[in-house]
Amino acid sequence: MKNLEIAKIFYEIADILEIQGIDFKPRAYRKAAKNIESMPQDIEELHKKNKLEEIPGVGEHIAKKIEEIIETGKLKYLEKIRKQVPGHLNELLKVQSIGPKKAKQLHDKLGVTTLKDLEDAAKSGKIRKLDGFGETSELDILKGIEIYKKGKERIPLGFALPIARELEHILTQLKDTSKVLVAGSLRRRKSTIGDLDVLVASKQPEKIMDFVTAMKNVQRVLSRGTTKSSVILENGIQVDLRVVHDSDFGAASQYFTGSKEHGIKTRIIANQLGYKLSEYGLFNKNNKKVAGETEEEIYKKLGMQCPEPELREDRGEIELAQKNRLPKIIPYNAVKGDFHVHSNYSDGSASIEEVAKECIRLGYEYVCIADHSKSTRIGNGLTEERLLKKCKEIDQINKKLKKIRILRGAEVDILANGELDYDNKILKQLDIVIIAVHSKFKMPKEEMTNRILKAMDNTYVNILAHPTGVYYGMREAYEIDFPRIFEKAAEKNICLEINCSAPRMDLSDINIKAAIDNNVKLAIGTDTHALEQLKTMEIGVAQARRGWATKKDILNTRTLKELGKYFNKIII
DNA sequence: GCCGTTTTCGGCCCGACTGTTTTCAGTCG
Repeated sequence: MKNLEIAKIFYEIADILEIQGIDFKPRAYRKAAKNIESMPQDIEELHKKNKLEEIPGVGEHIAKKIEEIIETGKLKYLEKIRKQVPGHLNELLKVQSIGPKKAKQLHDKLGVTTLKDLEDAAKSGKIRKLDGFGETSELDILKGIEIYKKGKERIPLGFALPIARELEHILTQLKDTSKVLVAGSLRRRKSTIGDLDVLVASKQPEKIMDFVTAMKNVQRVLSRGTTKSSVILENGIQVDLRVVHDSDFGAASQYFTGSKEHGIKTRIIANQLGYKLSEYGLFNKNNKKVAGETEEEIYKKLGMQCPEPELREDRGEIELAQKNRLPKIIPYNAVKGDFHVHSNYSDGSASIEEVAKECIRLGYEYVCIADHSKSTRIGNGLTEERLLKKCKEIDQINKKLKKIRILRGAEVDILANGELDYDNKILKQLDIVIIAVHSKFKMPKEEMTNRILKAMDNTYVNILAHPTGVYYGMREAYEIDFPRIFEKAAEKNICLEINCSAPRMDLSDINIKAAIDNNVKLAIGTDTHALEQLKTMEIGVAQARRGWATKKDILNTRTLKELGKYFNKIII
């Protein structure tokens, strides 16, 4: 958590410096902040080991500042520059259409220092009289404030993907489009999506603009140009559309897939090699295009492998690609089964047999039915008696359905004291034991960690489900001491789950990578409660890929036989 | 403020759209 706090401080410094009109430093602070918030190591640990300057973007000066924050809890430099910029001027930057220059002008001319001031000034018509502003920009500011207040929330990938696919489908049907790609963070399969970056190849860009800005589910058109438009859909999702020529599609894909940091770094590499890289292609010194139709040819000219979109975050993939040493991340079709499915014994809607048949259709070798244990009353948790009855039913269906193996599982509550919700007599009759926290989420870090570690000491445990408890729109992640959890998981051969039900997405990509670095294996579970959710497995694989997982890191790629060997259980 | 197959000093990604202007600065992604 300290990482996030420190990143937040550097973001604020960047904002303030930007308002002051200082060049380049804001970028330096933002870069450092970005790397600090997305690195798996605990920044206090790095500080103890004197390794702060090993963080990319952190040099002598920023390292000193980190040290001061960790040791004193505050930063004198921030306090100093805060005094130079009045009120909450940096908050104004969060309002669409307001950047550092306008924020400063609004303050200098109208004395605006807070969001409230800004709203009052706009409403009283004072802003339109300023140089460079007009009536339209005043209205834009009011709209911007409204949007900011509503909170432009990022939505989980699991909710965004179907929407993106539908839009992709609609655009593909148009006679004037030759290629369609939803790029941006959705293509990188980031766990949450801010907006949809849609790329279209067409010879008739105007027609595409007409079509998209006039779609019936468009609530508002933010901008409309000849090749680029932005709209907000009725569901609140912003769509940024860009139209290019067929011959530029690869360059545009590379450009708009990002991430921003990955893009900037590739453009710098292009410059170093004497090229210029933009969404229109890779150009040499004479402005002659040398690549652009495909992403692969661009990366090749830059002397590197083409990284899978899920890796493009500037987390070391560029350097490895240059050395031809990118990891072979798990392919989407490598999954042989699902470890976390609920049946109508607890709070799922489908019967065990229905689940099994759907899994056969998906080509799985096995599926683990893991219903809740007795303490999860809200999830209709199973008493010992019902669990044993369920196991019998599974045995019978297994005899009937030859094409799949249903594994007898349970999602067993980790009680507040770290004990499990079933005793060992029951647990040893199961093929797979999944444990999870479903109550008392607000424990302090140390207590929660000890609670989970105690549960992991049980010899029958195989998987720790949704390790941080994060739940979109309901609950933040509880804090746990990951290094200790990793150590225990590796020691006891317990997998951490990548729970890919849309509102969970737990573990995060960063913790997946950290787990792998600590020799911990991972198991993807869809946490299915209704049949159609089985298909969200691809989102779990996507998350694994973002965490640089290879086939061997992910339990779901193993055959049934390998699985039995791995857990040292005879799977009958 | 960071960084180095162009540099320990002097660079620091690239282009579309908008509004307010009569040619462009500011913002955004």
